[in-house]
Amino acid sequence: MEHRKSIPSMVKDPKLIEKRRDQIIEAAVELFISKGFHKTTTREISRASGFSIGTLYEYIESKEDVLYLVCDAIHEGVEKGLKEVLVNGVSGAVMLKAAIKGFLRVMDEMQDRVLLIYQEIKSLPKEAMKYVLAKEEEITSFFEEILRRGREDGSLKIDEKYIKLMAHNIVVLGEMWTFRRWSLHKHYTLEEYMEIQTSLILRELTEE
Amino acid sequence: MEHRKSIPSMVKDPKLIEKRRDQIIEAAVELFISKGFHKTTTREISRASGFSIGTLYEYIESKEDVLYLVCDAIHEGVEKGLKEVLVNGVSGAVMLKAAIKGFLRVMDEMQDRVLLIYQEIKSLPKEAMKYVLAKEEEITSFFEEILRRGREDGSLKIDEKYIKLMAHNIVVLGEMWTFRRWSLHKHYTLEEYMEIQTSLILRELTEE
Amino acid sequence: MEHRKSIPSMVKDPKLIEKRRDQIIEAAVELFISKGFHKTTTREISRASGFSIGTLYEYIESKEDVLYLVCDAIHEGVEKGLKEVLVNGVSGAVMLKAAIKGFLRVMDEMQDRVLLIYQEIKSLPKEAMKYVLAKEEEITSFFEEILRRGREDGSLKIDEKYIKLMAHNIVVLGEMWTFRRWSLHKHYTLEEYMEIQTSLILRELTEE
Amino acid sequence: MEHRKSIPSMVKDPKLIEKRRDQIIEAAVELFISKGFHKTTTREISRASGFSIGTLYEYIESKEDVLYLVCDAIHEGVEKGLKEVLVNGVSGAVMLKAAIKGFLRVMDEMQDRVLLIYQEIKSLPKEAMKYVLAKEEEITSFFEEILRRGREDGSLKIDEKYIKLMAHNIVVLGEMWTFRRWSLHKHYTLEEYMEIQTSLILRELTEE
DNA sequence: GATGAATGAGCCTTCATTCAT
DNA sequence: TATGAATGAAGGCTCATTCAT
Repeated sequence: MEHRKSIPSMVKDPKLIEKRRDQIIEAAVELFISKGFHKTTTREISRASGFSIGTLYEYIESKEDVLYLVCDAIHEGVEKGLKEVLVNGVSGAVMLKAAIKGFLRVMDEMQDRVLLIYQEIKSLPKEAMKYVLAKEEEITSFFEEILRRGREDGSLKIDEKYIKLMAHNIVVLGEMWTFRRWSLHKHYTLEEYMEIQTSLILRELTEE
Repeated sequence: MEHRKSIPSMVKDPKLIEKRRDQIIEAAVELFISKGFHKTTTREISRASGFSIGTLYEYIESKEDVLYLVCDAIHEGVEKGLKEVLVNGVSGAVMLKAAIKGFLRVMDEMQDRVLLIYQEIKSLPKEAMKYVLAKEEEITSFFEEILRRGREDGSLKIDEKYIKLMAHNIVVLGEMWTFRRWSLHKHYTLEEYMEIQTSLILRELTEE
Repeated sequence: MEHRKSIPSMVKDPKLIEKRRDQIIEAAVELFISKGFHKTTTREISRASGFSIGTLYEYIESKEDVLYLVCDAIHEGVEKGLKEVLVNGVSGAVMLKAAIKGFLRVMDEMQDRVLLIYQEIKSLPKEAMKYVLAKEEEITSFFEEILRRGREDGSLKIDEKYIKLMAHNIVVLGEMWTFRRWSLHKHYTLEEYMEIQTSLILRELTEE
Repeated sequence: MEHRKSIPSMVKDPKLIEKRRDQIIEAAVELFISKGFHKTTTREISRASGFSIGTLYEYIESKEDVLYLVCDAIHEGVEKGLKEVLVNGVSGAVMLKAAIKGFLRVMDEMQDRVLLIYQEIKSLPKEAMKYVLAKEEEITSFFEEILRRGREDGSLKIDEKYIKLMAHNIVVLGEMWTFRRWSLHKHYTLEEYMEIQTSLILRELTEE
């Protein structure tokens, strides 16, 4: 697991750094969602953050750092949401079902943010992108582990070789609720969507 | 079905317009793939197209038009590829299997281009984006029709209500081969990927 | 009196040249009035003239030539209007009164065009501007001559030294009906304006 | 009376804004006078102002703003000049005479600038043009008031209805010293011009 | 630590003019 | 004669970043 890339700051006090960066993230998320990364200016970010452009640059080194901060925070949110839905002391199959439903709920709640990552990730500098993709991989491996556990306790039938792929499938089927919303939301409610996608996955893994 | 948005040109001869726009598309696709839309300049596009910046603007009205042209051409390519794999005179189930495999092959061949659409579609002006999403929907309905046919000939079991969703699933499972390639290609060959994804879909739809 | 500057043309037939240039003038006057010289493009001029940009350049050498053509044509119109109001066989004073009224009527009829000259004359190349100013001077000397005649027949009292200045005054007082119309037309009718300005001049020149 | 249109600036300090805009005006006036508004580039303006193009745009929003700034400053100059020549405690007739002479002197001193307004005013955006014309009207009403005062104290004979027109006449007769200088300056000295124009107006208003 | 004025490379786009057909 | 595709210099403007206060 890759560790978070640390962005240098001119400021010493770590508490202050965190506080200011939270302000930056909060402001930038909104801006990026509504106008996109490229059409948002650093001036706008600093203004929305509540301080001057000069101060902004005390806490980041480039505009792309803001994007990285934002992507990282969003992933953090997703992971937090995921961990909350984790039930223990049950079979892998039951755990998986809960995890998928929870994941879909998180995707729904964070649609704008998840979409943001999908759309702007490519604007990150190579190095930062790797960190963000690593985070994505982490989310995937969250499901990998559940799958593996189910395989071990016999509640799920899946070849070891395809565990990773199935985990990717689960994640993508969840994320598509955001990046295909222009069509999906017109035809299905979240409940319907959860129902059918969950059973699709589960049946594949438990049938007969 | 939405019709292609027509981009005004200063030039009268339609043959010439098509020829020049083909040059533009060819040049721009490469550039957008390697540097992204925002970091590609119009000057670069014109140079790579083989003519002057002035000439470029005889055939488009704005840089965004080039992006639209490119997205449209890529979708065209996908649709062409899809149509080629269509086998007739067989059951819906058989047809579906062939279509999925063909689609995945197309995704693999056109990965860079498909990825490009995923990443830059949001940079299109609202109107153009609608056209491009309509094209995406068309591709989805290509699978919808096969599913419906299978349902009618009894070879596929699926509720009418979920045909559209399943079609989306198929398309997304195909496209993820491009936008998750940073992980998938490390762990699976195209053959493996095709095999497992196809059977995942098919089993869901045929098991009794 | 300076002679009209002749603009070279690629075309031989003088009749054709005149015909085409008339088309150009007619089209350009409208465009210049509504958008101004700088904001009008040569393409627009050629289109409004009814032929291609290539053809336009067969009859002129530069965009500024069009402006010259237009200014010249407008002055021609003013002079023609002036000559029509000239009554003979009367005293200078009577003639002057008629000329002023006629001039004001012409200014009113041609306001847009006269204003155009005022606003765009400075965009002419030095040489062309001299010709146009010479035309303006010609119009002035039209009044000079009437004044001189009145002085000679005793119907007007004016020092020879100030004949030219008075002629300028008359012309400017007429032209201001166009370039100050944003205020004058709100407060006065043409009739009122004619009445008061004519009597202002006349009283100055006839009172004993 | 319309109030000055305020141009937004990225800079906060009002003192600095004023200082920089004064630099801009000073530089632009010279450039506009010698090359005209359209042929002057923003780069030239910034260079002549003593700072970079980026800085220029910290103080204006568009090139047209510079023109507005310039026109406004010129009018300011004219008004200042006018107010200086105002003598009090005398009859309207005496006051008028002094005002006309003063106005003509100002016109002579500021010929290039006054001419500039005449030639470039039409390049202003609609809104800005209204402000500038309002300033012109203000100058006119300066004379209106003197005329009205003269009428009231019995020193000038003029119908209320024609006060505005006469004021316009005075202003135009003054401004023509600039826009007809190509002829007037060849034939008359400023003294002669002042003498004859003043007496022309005065005689009309005081005779018999 | 915070501020915000200054910078200037660089971008998209326009348009007068040319010239091969 | 007429056409119109091609050209490319030039222009207005933006915006990430720096640095003196």
